[in-house]
Amino acid sequence: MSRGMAPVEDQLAALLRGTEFGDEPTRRVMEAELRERLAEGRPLRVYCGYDPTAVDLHLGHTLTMRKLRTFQDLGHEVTFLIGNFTTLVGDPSDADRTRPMLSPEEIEENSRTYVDQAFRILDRERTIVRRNADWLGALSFGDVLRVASHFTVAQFLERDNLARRFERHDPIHISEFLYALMQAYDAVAMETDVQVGGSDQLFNLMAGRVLQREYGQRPQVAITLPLLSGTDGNLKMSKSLGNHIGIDEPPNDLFGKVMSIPDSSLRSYFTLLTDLPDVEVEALLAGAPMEAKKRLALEITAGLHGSSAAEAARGYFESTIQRRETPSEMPEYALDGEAPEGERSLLRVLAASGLAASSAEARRLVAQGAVRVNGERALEAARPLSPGDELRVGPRRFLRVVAGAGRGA
RNA sequence: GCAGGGGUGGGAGAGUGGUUAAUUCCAGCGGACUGUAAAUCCGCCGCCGCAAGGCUACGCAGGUUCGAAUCCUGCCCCCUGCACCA
Repeated sequence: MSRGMAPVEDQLAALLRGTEFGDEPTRRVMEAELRERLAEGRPLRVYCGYDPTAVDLHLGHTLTMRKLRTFQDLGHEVTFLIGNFTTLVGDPSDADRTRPMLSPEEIEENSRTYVDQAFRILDRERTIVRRNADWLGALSFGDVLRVASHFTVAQFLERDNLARRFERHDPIHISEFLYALMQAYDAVAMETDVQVGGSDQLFNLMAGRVLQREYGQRPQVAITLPLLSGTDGNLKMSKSLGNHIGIDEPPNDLFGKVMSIPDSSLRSYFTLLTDLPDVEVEALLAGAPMEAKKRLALEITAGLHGSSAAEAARGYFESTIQRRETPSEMPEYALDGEAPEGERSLLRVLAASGLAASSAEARRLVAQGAVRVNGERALEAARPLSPGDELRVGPRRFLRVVAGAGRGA
């Protein structure tokens, strides 16, 4: 593990890529401190905490994981921290709403999903997985008081969203203050050198520094990353906003969704989600947006599914979406060719196969000219189908009717 | 416990007895244009039904009424403040 490490400045450049600190002074301080520690030539203890609240991870979640991976590749010691204790309490720090508290079972379930998905990016062999309930759960109330005594209410009210809510006389729970303390204590408990997090976590990371100093430790270096914008290009990626690209999406969908981001997001996607060198990124951005985006989609897809799957996804995109060709592979639906026509109607098949969510929707789709049978626009919902027919709904939903028993599987 | 506010379709949020399957916005879907970009335009957007039409729906259960998301009764849940908890 202790082979020679890369030159400090090289490491620094890689580690600071894509980072975003609240302000310039903070960035300078963090950069200087990070340089100092890298110069010590030892593996740094790095971690990032994840709240096992959501089950579906999206590309936005991968930013910090990718940063951890960079640390790993440079020979540092990475801990994937599961905030199973914090989640038990509910995290109020983001946005202005309070998240629900989850049951221990749900948290466990989510944690497993998280770790599984995280290993698409992190090196399983070199990742330490820990849970903060192990130490937070062991604190006595007295311990908590001692931790709390190092902070003042004013420090919290410096925060934008808390200040805003205070002004509006909206409720602010004491537990919201404690939440930051818990995160801060994580840093103390693990005696970390570096903590990685989203820029919305900056306050919590800084709280870790405060507390470490109080406990006689050297304050950790905080590395924060911007929030990734969603497919709409404006709002941050989030499942509830419906603008997310899931980590678990099949290659074709992943590739396609990346292709749908606005041009204005290209640069940030490149720097945050790929390892392409800056010069190459600049060259791509100077060229045709379409080509740059395809390269982006290829890189991202390859990162999660491997390069051959990514190439295949590009091929699918180019032929099926761009050239409007019929893909060779498509889901199949078994239909008894001998059944009465009413049983074999386009409408029935659309609804029964799941191409349309309901027959009402199937009717709408047909009426709107969204459905093609063997390449011809079909406007009659009642028309019977036969084995061999190929359906296309909208640009990207396909179905091949095959001979089969009864009403199809 | 007391007081006040609130529970409406994926989300936000209108609507306080009758053209309300329910204004509007967001999201979503489809079509046109295109580069699955942006911008723009048009249409759709509870379920069943080829259709006519039917069914279900505004926290739950009843009631008043020709007619209720809208009025009454009971219940459940959420939020906030106060009190209690010495």
